[in-house]
Amino acid sequence: MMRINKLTDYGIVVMTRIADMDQNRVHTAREISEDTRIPLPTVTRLLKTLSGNGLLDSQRGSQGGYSLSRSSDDISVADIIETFEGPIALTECSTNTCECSYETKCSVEEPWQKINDTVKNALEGISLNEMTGKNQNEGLLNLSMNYSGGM
Amino acid sequence: MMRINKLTDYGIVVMTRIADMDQNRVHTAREISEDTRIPLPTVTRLLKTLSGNGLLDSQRGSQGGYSLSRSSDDISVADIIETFEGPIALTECSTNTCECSYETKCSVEEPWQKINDTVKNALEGISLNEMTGKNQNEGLLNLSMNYSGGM
DNA sequence: TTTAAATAGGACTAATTTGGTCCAAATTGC
DNA sequence: GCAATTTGGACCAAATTAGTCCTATTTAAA
Repeated sequence: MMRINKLTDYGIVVMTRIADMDQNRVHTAREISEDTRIPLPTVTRLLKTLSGNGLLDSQRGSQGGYSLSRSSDDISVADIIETFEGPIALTECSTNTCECSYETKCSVEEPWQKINDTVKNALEGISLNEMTGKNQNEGLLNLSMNYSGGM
Repeated sequence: MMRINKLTDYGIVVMTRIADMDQNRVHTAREISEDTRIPLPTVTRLLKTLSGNGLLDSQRGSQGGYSLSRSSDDISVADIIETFEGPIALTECSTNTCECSYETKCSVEEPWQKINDTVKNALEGISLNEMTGKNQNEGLLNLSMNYSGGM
């Protein structure tokens, strides 16, 4: 049903959780697992992916753990989604390298590009900070501005 | 990569194709298959789904076939997507009946609602007519208005 | 009234993707 | 050195998706 993947969903939960935590120390996979109730092996994998893609900083060894690589204001929902799913593209035609197998497909390519940009802009307009419980019902107000600006 | 399903993609191709054709007669599955180069069995299934959901009218028997149930201006990309994938919802939390299995998930529910509405509005703002080759580069200009209005 | 051309409905299988787990290696602080 | 971590990658099971096929029904026309 045109869903983002479950792991991506979890990834957003995990990132949101970390953003909600004390920024002055790192957080272990175990801690985050217990906190979110997502099984440890899965959390480990999520964190690995997130740090591998630069959204989290990692510190190895004893007393190690993860922390946000930058302010939660500077991390967007789009960043997280792209970390897990690659470039935001609703159809194959939306990507640069379009290899349409069927004749007529490409006639719809250009409209799709626009649709896609719109979705992408929407997701880029939401910061991780706005996802946290800290500022319910206020952070999202600037969304509508992003739309028109984005096109 | 946050894709819509391949069949949905085909569905849009097929609908676009029909919209591009002569509206004064019906079109058979075979005709559309040859036209789009999508295999006949697959096209048949697409057409059945589309007519079952009211986007196409069907006429049985000899000389039968399919035609748009209403003007291509009154059919949106969202209509087609929902035909194949159900309600547009990026995460489970975006639907009415949210049964979050993990504790923190629901803290992100409200932002997701907004994100989802945005995507949905974007897709509802594109008519099938705008996807056809008839009016390249003009039909999509009113998109930005739909966004702000939709929120 | 028979036949051919269509759609309708559903079952079925194969292919692909996704979710989830696990293990061994490397790193770090105590 | 030891214990607590992350890193990297392999692996399998489950779920979803794509695609095909068969049979029944409807209709127009010969």
